[in-house]
Amino acid sequence: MATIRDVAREAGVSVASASRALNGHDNVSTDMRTLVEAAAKKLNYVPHWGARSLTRRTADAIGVVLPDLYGEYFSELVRGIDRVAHAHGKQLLLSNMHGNPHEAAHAVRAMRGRVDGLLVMTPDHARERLFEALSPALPAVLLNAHVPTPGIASVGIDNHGAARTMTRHLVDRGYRRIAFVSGPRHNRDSLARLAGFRAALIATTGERDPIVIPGDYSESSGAEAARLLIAGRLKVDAIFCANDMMAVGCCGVLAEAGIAIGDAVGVAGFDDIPIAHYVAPALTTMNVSIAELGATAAEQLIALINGADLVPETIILTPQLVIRDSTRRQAVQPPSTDQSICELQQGKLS
Amino acid sequence: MATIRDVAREAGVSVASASRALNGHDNVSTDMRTLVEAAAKKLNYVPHWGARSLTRRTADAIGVVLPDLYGEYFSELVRGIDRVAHAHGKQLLLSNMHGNPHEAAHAVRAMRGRVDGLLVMTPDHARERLFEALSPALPAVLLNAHVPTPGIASVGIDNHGAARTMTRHLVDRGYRRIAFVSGPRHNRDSLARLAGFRAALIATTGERDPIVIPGDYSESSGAEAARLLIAGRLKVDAIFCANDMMAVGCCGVLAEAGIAIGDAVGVAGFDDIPIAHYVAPALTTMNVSIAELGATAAEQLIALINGADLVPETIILTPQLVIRDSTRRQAVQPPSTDQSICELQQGKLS
DNA sequence: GCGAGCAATGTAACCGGTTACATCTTGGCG
DNA sequence: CGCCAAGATGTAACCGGTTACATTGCTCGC
Repeated sequence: MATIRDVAREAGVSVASASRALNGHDNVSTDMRTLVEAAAKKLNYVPHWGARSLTRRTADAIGVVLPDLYGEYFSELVRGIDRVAHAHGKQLLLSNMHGNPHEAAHAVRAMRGRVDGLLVMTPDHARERLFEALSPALPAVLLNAHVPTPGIASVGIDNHGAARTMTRHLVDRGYRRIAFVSGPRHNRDSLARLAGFRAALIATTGERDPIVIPGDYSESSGAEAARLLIAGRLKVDAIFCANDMMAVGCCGVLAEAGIAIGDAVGVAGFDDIPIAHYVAPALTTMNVSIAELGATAAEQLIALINGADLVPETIILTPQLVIRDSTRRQAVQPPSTDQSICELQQGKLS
Repeated sequence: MATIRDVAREAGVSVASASRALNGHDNVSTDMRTLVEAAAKKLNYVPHWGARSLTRRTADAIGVVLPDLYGEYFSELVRGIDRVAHAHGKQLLLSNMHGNPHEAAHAVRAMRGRVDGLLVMTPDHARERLFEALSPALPAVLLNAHVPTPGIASVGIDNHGAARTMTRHLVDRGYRRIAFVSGPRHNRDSLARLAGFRAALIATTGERDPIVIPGDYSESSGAEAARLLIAGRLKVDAIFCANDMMAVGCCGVLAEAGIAIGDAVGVAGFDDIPIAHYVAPALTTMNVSIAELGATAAEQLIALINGADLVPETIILTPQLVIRDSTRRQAVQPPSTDQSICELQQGKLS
């Protein structure tokens, strides 16, 4: 590998001149610049990044530490982060902690000294270890941290407000007896969504004791919840699931039982995963712009890196209501040409 | 930030001893080790990675350059790569080229001098620029490179063989007049799949001039192809689409037209995207294990990094046939409890 | 008792860049 | 003509680690 000294020798100039020419300083003559650039090209010179970072005291990279995320969520998040990082000339150093929550602290340590800042998403129960590993000298932004931590910047989602929005939508559509299917018991997203649901019910219909069925975010737990509702002959005209996968499972059982989704029973989800488009009927849900979440966090991190004296902020994004057929109380509509297969079938069924 | 000299001073020893102690060399006394470790902990010392990489001549990272990938594909690929990289103590430096194919060369250049090796996936038309940027000194593995390039390792998929497998499956099921819906005109995956389809047809039914409808991998182009087949009253009893999205579009139009998918007309896709599970009827397709693709490429890259004299290989993975309801010529089955909503509805429809 | 041999530790050179400072050149102006 | 300012270029120190080699202090065997 050619070094800058090789380039300087090849061009017949000093290393300092070579360095200046290559870095576009302005006190270099035109001759010198062309000479050095030609030599660099000839030798296929690439600066050694380690050496540069040593003197420049910057890594030109940001570290991203994530739990085991699947599918759309991971890729959208990284896409959003990368867009911003790229715009600021930074590269992404990625670390997946592969299911082991204690890995987070290790990953953070491995990245220190190698990145200009950190973006960390971690399950709640791994927080303490993580905070030990985070150095106050290294800017960091937490993703989806539910408990705001003074002194640490974070970006999250307004679960409570979004659940209220959805609940109001259901009530507006005329659904009155709404059941909620929750996520894993200690999941903070789910808890906040449930709380928002309750608050909105009290504020609208006045209902203080709605039916809440425990789920675990899986498709099968959503199906189980629907079966429970049917078996118990509970009077319910809408089901609000804490995430989309459970809503999908729910719809499956309802359809099997011959219940008209949307008309007889409204079903709503949360997250707006891509499948929400494709199931029959298409699912009403809260759209969480994951790319925006990542981009916002990256923006804040870069601001923190550039102006070290900035006060770390907690930013909360608001999900958007996406109304689809699963909460539509209407007659059959004529199928239009660009609808997906499932939407068409729903028309036939109902 | 504390340096190793600070640690040495704190511990009252020389920098060399501190370095040796921290790196676990064996010619260090136990006292020395505990002393240095205590000092490092006290000062919250983290080695500066740039400095280390200067002397060690290793970056402990591999670069990943990808085109604009969405959803499952991206995350599975990265998951596979990361699993292997992590196991070998390497971190991932990610670069998305954001739709601009010429960015690839730039991304590669930005990573040189910063990583131990490169994993590159690039559209075919950006190949030349890429090869210019790739340095022979830096190990690299191409992902999904369709034209084997001597001297450059690559990992790809056997499109031709997989298309033959699928075609044979259709013929085995009794479908005889099979149409093919292709991807974008110059897409090499699609061309290889078409060639495999043709070859298998000749080998089985002897058909030498099957119907081929041009598509572009989009859902709507699949729908358009189906409309064309229906409008032209072409005698066809199966449609093999070059990817799953087109197959989904295709099914939508067929269902709308009241055609029993699976029975009257079989439909097959390629890729096994997650939605293939959820559409009605569930789609028969070729499963490409994307994580495995990434992991295999990473394995090869690391082998190349460790043993520099290794001969770069071209590895081809074989997709697996996944048989679902869209090619099932059977009577209605009783719905089972854990089937998805769409599968149930299909039962009702047919 | 003494030198060989070994283990532990220290000294300093080096990795490949950047940049403060010194030096040299040139041109303008009194 | 001489002096100074400004611009171009070279010299060398430095960033923070690693490690070859030198040095020190022991133990062991004859």
